[in-house]
Amino acid sequence: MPGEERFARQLKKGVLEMLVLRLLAAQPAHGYALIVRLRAASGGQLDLKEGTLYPILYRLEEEGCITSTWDSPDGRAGVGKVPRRVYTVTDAGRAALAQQTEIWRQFAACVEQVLGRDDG
Amino acid sequence: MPGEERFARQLKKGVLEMLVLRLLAAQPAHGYALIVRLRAASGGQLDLKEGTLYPILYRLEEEGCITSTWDSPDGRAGVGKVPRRVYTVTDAGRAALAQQTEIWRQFAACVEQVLGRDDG
DNA sequence: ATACAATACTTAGTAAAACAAAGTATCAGA
DNA sequence: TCTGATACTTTGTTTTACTAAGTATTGTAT
Repeated sequence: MPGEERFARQLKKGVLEMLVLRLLAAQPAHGYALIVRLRAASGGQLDLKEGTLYPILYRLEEEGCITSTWDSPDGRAGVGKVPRRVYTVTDAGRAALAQQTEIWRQFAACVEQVLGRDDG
Repeated sequence: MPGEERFARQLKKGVLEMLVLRLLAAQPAHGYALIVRLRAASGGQLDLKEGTLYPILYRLEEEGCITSTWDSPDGRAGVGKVPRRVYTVTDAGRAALAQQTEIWRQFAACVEQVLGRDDG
């Protein structure tokens, strides 16, 4: 089935933003680390490409859910190290996460309710 | 929060097609009836507009998941009655539904797994 | 009878998000 | 030296839900 791929992709819409927020709420991190952490946390099921993750981070920052600071592992910015942008969740971000988690759970329960019927 | 609306909308991506398939698998129906049935089955949470549902039906038919026949409640086509297009699930549609349900459940479990962590 | 709501289908255009693909650059190990 | 992992960016494509408008019939309340 080729439609399988397409279906799985659509399911992620909106959810990825929530999950990235969830990971950052646990611990600040830079983009690439988030890809690795999400892959690990999902048992390999969610393996984002950079072209997917970074736009999510830019969006979250623009919405005021996270903030970023350029960093370098040894404290010297841009000297012999790849510059990394470290993201931290804001209070607004934590509020959004709580709200989205609530909405997600309600939605998932609703879907199960419809799926689990024998009548229409 | 204005983003709440947007978030809830994104969650539906892909899922609506599966749910419509589920309703039709239980019993053939025409478009408008599906809107009413989905609203009832979801406790009012999923209230589709015609502009949302009908394109889903056209898509499902094009994919071979459902078939349609024009009908009239008293058997006389187009005579004194609003013509209705009745949809029925095909074998391919039932297979797609089973597969999508499996993928959805796996995905939902995966999301919960990431949400429910205290580490990253 | 007349207006209005509900039923029933259609279509054009918009917005949002995941992804593919390409590019840039550093660093570690074979 | 060359490859792969790390790290960030941007452009364009695809899919899907939704808005908004249109057409037409049926039933109900004024």
